[in-house]
Amino acid sequence: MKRKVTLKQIAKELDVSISTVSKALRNSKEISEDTRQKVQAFAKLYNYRPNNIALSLKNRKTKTIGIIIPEIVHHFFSKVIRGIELVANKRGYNVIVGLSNESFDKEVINMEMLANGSIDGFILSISKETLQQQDYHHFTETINQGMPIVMFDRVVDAINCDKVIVDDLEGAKKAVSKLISSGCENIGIITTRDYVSVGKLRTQGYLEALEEHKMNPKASLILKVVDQLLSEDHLDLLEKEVESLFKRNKNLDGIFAVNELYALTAMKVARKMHLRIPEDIQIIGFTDGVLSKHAVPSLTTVSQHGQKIGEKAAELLINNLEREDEEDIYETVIIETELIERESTK
Amino acid sequence: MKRKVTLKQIAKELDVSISTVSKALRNSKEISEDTRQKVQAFAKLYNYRPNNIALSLKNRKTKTIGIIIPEIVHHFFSKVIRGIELVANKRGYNVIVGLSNESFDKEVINMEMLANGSIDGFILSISKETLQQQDYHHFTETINQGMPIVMFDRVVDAINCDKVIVDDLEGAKKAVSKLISSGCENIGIITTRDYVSVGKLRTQGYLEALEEHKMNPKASLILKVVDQLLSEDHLDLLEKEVESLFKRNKNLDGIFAVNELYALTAMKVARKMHLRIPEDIQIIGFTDGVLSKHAVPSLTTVSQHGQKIGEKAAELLINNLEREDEEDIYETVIIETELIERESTK
DNA sequence: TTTCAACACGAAAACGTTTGCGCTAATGTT
DNA sequence: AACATTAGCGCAAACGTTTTCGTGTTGAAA
Repeated sequence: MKRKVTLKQIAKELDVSISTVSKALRNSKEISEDTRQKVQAFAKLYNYRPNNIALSLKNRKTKTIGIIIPEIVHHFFSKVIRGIELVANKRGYNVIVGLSNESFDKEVINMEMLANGSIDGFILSISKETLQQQDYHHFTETINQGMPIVMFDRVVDAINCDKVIVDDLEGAKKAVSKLISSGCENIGIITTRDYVSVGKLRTQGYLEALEEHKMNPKASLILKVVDQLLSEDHLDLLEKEVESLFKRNKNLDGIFAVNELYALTAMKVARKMHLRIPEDIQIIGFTDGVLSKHAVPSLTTVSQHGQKIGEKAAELLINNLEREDEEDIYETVIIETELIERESTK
Repeated sequence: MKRKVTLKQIAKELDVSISTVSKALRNSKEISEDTRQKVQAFAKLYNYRPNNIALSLKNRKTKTIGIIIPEIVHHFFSKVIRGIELVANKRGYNVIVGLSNESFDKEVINMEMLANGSIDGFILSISKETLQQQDYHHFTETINQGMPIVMFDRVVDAINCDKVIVDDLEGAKKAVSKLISSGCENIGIITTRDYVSVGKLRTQGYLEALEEHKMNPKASLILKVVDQLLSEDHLDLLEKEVESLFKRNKNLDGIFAVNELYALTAMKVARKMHLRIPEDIQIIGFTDGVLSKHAVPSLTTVSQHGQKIGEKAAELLINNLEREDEEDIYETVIIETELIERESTK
């Protein structure tokens, strides 16, 4: 087992100084052709690679990006990671991930672990608990210490930083408008509580779309699911809630669901009540997941382009990191949504 | 914007030496109660945190684990990551991920990037291309340099290291036996080419199960899908292949598919051919994905316990890293599969 | 022969830590 | 009063780099 070889060892072996070795390897013209060759040959033979940690310490940058997301077993977030990794790697960066698991404490701890020199900047999506508590001190402190942050998807106005968001409002409007133009007259929405910004915006989009088409919103058509239901374990409860939505609106002919799971549950309930999709009721979901694609019938959905979000976030962060002048002009990039029409709508 | 404070700055501010500050913060009894208090108060005020990079360099360990997987937008792999992250964090480690994207070159590059000091050890699943080419020099070199590797899921005997695998053979046997005991007499298998070790093992399990029940395997019942088809973009081709399997076996009454997508495609084709599930044909998949759970009818499947695999892999790696004696006794842990019975079987 | 530039290399500092050891001054022991 | 002990602190090395500056040697020009 031969340990990694260092400059010092090469120097000793060749009976020159460390600096000479370093310079030879970097093709400095201070070094004679002769020794340069010798050193490079030796280095190649022993497969010398500069130690990243030492470089990080010296350069005071790690060429590593920290990602904090609420959950990784999630199609959207993993697509974002893929996007980040793609451009990060292309530009010579690594990515290190931390999971907040939707918990405020884990978010804080993870950020503290990484902020102490391990990374150059953050890309993150805020946990639900943090959004609820509205405690953002860990973000401001990080930024104050000169470590840039790019937020995506779940962002918050209070923090001044780069952001990449989906046009949730517009996406929801697209979806609902599509339902309307396909003949729906009683469109229900299955959404989350309002503190989840994306849920709120999508609900707002739903309302605006109705308004634009001179349709009156009805409270009975709006289902705000209590939160724990998103966790996969309470599918039966979710189903109950959706079922009551159907039952109190006998003439329901369209559903806009703010995520995949809600949409699928709506499909299941519709089937249970012997409603045909899309003939009797049309359904549109939100997110570009694998469930929508393979559902039967396949689900019309608003795609968020998760990978593109990740790519853009990484670009913003790296550009910021590599910018010479320290001008802190923050940008908010909006990634357009796209309505992918499949079989669940006419 | 106040930069991160260092020992040196505290020392200068308090007019003591760096060592005194360091010792005071670590509660060394070399330091008087007086100065200790003073230093700690100051450090707290300025929110001092030791620089991870400097510590890594000094201690020659980074407390970071490198993960290399072929793909992250994949339920199984993201569950594994979650498992790794869980125990890694609990034991004070971070995880840094690299995606090989099923490419040999990217696997090598990613490993080289991380192996130069950035991490203490690897947890990885081998890319398809690497398995095809059977070029494992980057693994042996890494191990030779004293950096431990734990492989999971897609492993290879040629490399001597810790491994965590699913009992693919036994899992497949369980599935096929279930089909047989539920009355199936003509069971088809949809699998991959043999160089993917897991595909090979699952096929073998299928054959062994048949044999145990004195049933003769028939070549026409075995469909080895050409490789590109796994990529989501060639669903139609995949469908065609599966369709021809159905057509050349009119009496088909059971399907064992080695992954979720194949199983779902089988369901789709069955429906197209007006076969009822599970009355006319029963289907079992492999993997603990979200598709199986939410399919209609929901899919009986062999769960691999991805998260548990990740947890175990992380434990093995960290135990190895923190072991005093340098005994290299490698372990191969087998994670039992579990047959989750749902609606697609009787 | 003297002078000077070019050449080839080494010493040392710096990045931020931790820690063994040595030094000083004060205290305690005969 | 002489000596030993100890408390309290600083020096310096080490981790592996890069880079600035200094220095000795060589060869050529004067």
